[in-house]
Amino acid sequence: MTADPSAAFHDHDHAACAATALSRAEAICADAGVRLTPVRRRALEILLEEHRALGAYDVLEKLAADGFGKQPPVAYRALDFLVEQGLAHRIRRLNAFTACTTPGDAHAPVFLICSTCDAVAEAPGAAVRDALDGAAESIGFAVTRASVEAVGLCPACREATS
Amino acid sequence: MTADPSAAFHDHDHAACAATALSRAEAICADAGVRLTPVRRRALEILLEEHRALGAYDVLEKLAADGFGKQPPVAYRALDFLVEQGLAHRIRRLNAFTACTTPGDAHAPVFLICSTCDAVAEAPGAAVRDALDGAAESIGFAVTRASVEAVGLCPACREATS
DNA sequence: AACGCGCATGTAATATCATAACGTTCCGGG
DNA sequence: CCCGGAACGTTATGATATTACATGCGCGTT
Repeated sequence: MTADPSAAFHDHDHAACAATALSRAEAICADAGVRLTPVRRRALEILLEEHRALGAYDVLEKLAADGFGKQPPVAYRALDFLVEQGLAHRIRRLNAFTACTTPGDAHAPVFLICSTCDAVAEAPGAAVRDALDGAAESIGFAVTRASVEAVGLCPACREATS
Repeated sequence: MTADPSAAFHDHDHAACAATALSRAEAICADAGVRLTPVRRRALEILLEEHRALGAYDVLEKLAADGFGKQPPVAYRALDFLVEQGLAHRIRRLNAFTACTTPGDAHAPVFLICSTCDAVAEAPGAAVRDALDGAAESIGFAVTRASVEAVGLCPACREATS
């Protein structure tokens, strides 16, 4: 289920974790009537290899190594598609992308970025989103999209430092 | 006082608003024992001209027009200084910078970005920050820095659209 | 006064991230 | 079969950001 938002920071059965996300992605695309083509699928697999955010050019390099095109738009298009379908997220702070760990769930993701090991996790953001909506509403602002990105220390690195 | 966080979205006495921020900035720098040099001061003035976020190259252009250097580091250094001193903020979503409206106050800013008129306001973010800390702490993550950026419609544009 | 030091500034060059514009291919519906 | 749209590929360019190095200036020490 990959229900544990902190899995990114633990040892876990990552192969299973990635496989689950991938099959969920297939279902979601089928459902939405959009095509998870080979480049797109491969881009998602690449992002799923690690719980880190990868730059578009990192992804591009791997795609090119697999025989796909080697020009930036190849990567950006695949990544944009994934983001549109909610299968990946863009982490602006890092100019990078990461696979969504709970695709399909309606979610207002909060990203936790470890400054030491670069792992990225999605924390449940409902409470944060509520607080944000409240703050915005109090001055008459209507939020359509929000991004919350926090940099800090993950449990493992925290322990290692202490 | 510039105490109203939504001033950015209203008509207000902007000259006074900017002047206040500038004199606060002077006090803060004196206090911190750092120098608000001419480029830095001018960069801040430029950001204060509008409640919008400006790209580094926009600022650079204006600085150059005023006789300062014309290479990117000139702008980036001034802007980095302002951000370090809490006199300005970086809006990653826009790859841009905006003057802080309440410099000196300890604050966890939440940025509200109007998608129609591009105004940027800082909402009080204490509640959001608490929610974020709670979410992070529940999985053992220690937040050191966070950015919350929301895109949506400001009160004026909301009215205009309806 | 002369020196040495740190900081601020300036420049050139380059790295990194992202998009525009256009042609070709593939595939399903009419 | 043929058309039309979506996906993919390429070239070229634009936008954002940093590295590295040289110069000048203030200031405390000698």
